[in-house]
Amino acid sequence: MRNSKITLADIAKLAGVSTSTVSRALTDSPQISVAVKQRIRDLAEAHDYQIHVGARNLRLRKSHIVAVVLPIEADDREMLSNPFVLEFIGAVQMALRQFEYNLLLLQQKRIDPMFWRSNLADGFIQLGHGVDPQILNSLAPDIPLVVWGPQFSDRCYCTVGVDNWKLAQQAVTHLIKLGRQRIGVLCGGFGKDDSESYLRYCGYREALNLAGISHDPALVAFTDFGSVSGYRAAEQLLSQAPDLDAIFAAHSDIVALAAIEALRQSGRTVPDDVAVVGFDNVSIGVHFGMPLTTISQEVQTTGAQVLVETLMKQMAGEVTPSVTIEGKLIIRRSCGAIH
Amino acid sequence: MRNSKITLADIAKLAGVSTSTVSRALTDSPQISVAVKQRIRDLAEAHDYQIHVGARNLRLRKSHIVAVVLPIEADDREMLSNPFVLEFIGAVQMALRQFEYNLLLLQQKRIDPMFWRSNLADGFIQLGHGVDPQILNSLAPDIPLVVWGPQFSDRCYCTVGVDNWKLAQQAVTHLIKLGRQRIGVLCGGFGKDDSESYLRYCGYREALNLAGISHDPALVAFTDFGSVSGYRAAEQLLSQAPDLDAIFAAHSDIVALAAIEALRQSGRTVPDDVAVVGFDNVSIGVHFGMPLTTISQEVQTTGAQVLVETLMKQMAGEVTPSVTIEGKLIIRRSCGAIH
DNA sequence: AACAGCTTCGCAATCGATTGCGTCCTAATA
DNA sequence: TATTAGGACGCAATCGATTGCGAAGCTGTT
Repeated sequence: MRNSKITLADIAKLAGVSTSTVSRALTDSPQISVAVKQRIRDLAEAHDYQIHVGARNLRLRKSHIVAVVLPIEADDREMLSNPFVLEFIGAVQMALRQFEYNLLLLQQKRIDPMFWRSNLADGFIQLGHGVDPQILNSLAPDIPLVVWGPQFSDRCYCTVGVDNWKLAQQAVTHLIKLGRQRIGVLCGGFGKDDSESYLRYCGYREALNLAGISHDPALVAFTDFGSVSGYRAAEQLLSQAPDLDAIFAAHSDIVALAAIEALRQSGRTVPDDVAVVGFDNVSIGVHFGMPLTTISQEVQTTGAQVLVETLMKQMAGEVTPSVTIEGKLIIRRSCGAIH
Repeated sequence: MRNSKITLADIAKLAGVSTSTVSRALTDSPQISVAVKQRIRDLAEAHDYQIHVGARNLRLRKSHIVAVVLPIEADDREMLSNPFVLEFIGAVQMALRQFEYNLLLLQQKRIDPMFWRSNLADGFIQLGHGVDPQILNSLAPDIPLVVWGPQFSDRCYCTVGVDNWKLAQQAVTHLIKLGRQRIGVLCGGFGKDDSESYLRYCGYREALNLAGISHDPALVAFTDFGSVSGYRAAEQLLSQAPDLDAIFAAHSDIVALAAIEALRQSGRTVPDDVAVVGFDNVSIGVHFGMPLTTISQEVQTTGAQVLVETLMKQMAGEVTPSVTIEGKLIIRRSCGAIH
């Protein structure tokens, strides 16, 4: 019976009351007597009545939907093969559920006016700063928006994310303490000196500086999130600096795993010859052959939770400051001590 | 100016016409003169007018949203660490875009009445048959619903998916043709003799039969989608049947990769000692160390497209038959010929 | 008995768009 | 000139819920 949509008015007719009364009864308004309230509820139950969310949304002027935007970068088709993204989406979804919000997945270059001006979504979460952060700058005053990523001084929108610089520094410092001296780094492209990748690179450089180790450009290679590119970058690193004794895959765990692959192909062992550290702590890295030392952004725990709570505050009208999530270094076998 | 929501009525006032006219002008109705039409459009453009999707949805009685349901199984937290799932979502999203539909991501045990009776979504796509297929059976007559997965005779809902049996048989036959005789198989749990996993197992058995190879229970082990479980299952397989010369990771590419890991740890080489075949053709499997021979469900190409087209037909009122997608065996290095 | 004060519920406007039908105006035809 | 056909647009109902305000009905007090 696809056509048998029961409305609130139908229930009202059945109960012999007005729609106002039914509406109030179902929302547990105090101005309805318990008797009537119960009768209406039973009736609604008996007829499998479900409220029409669209109609209520229109009246209440909100949709109870949060859009998660995955910005599609120019030539980047790997966004969707990044396990971190999936785990991120899952974590956000879980967090949203607590507030009875649903998740609309948007995969586009930038936030479409269509979406934010037609209250199809009450708020927006963007994963990363996207191709054109200036758009976010202009949108931020108008719509509830939180970006997952680092904060930059020239951005007026709210961000939630870890301190990439500090965590990277921490990871590299750990490698140095283990006795590693020739530490390679695999970065993503530096957008405009302000990408997450650049921050991590800075952390890498600082750790070296503090330890008095001089910087060698041969120890740097670039890659994107994926394993293909990661593997190639690792090979490049090995040819540029065959004597390296550690690799910090600053861009992702996938890159770290690809690097481990490349190291093995080259006849090196991990962690004895070369220690490897990744970034993101994706679940696939935990048990995939070599348990991976990595940096957790704590998305599953505090990250998504804070992200969503911040967005909720914005939707309630608050102006929210950016938040820095406490990430942490997780030490596993891929970076054992030198024997 | 968060409060400056411009409505159709505002545009009407500005243009000195009725809301009907504005509405018709913006939808390019033939009953409005070109002059007025153009004037209204310019006005709308100038004032950054965006239609209120919620209001239109209410009036037109549809939401232009399709819900994708990822059923959460009892103790399965690995759904979200399965790259296949992410790629599936991405592909569906792309296909939906062509029809100007958006994707609402639902992660729950089963389809909540709340969602399908309140036309928050016009249609549903479920990934797999879920924990309780009977619920789908009862829902199917009432709501547009397509399930990604194999079809079973006792299900009255519409499915789109590959012929798991045939493809598995094809893969194993290929291994046999390469000279492999002791072929292990890694399956998922058999739900009620009707899971995808069981079908693939049947294909495996049939291929052996046709080749006159007798079945050895020691060559079977069970696992879930993830790498942890996959690794363990592969180890188990190796201890049960140390002489195996091939592994068909029927459950997922991730399991296949984990198996390769396990094989290496045990000192075997791939593909020389043991050939490996996976399932799903996820992008991570293509270049991850050992290029993986695998079975593609063609989700990125025809799969999601047919899935969405089928759902669209249902939403248009058609009764759609289930569709079998042509999958294919993709041969890469992990299953080279014996030397 | 009359009036005040509650509790309980209905009326009708409202959210923002769509659309069947009616109306007005212009131009063509008899 | 009277009539009519048809093009262009407005009126008002409608989608399904929410809610301020007003109107009952009831109890209790003097």
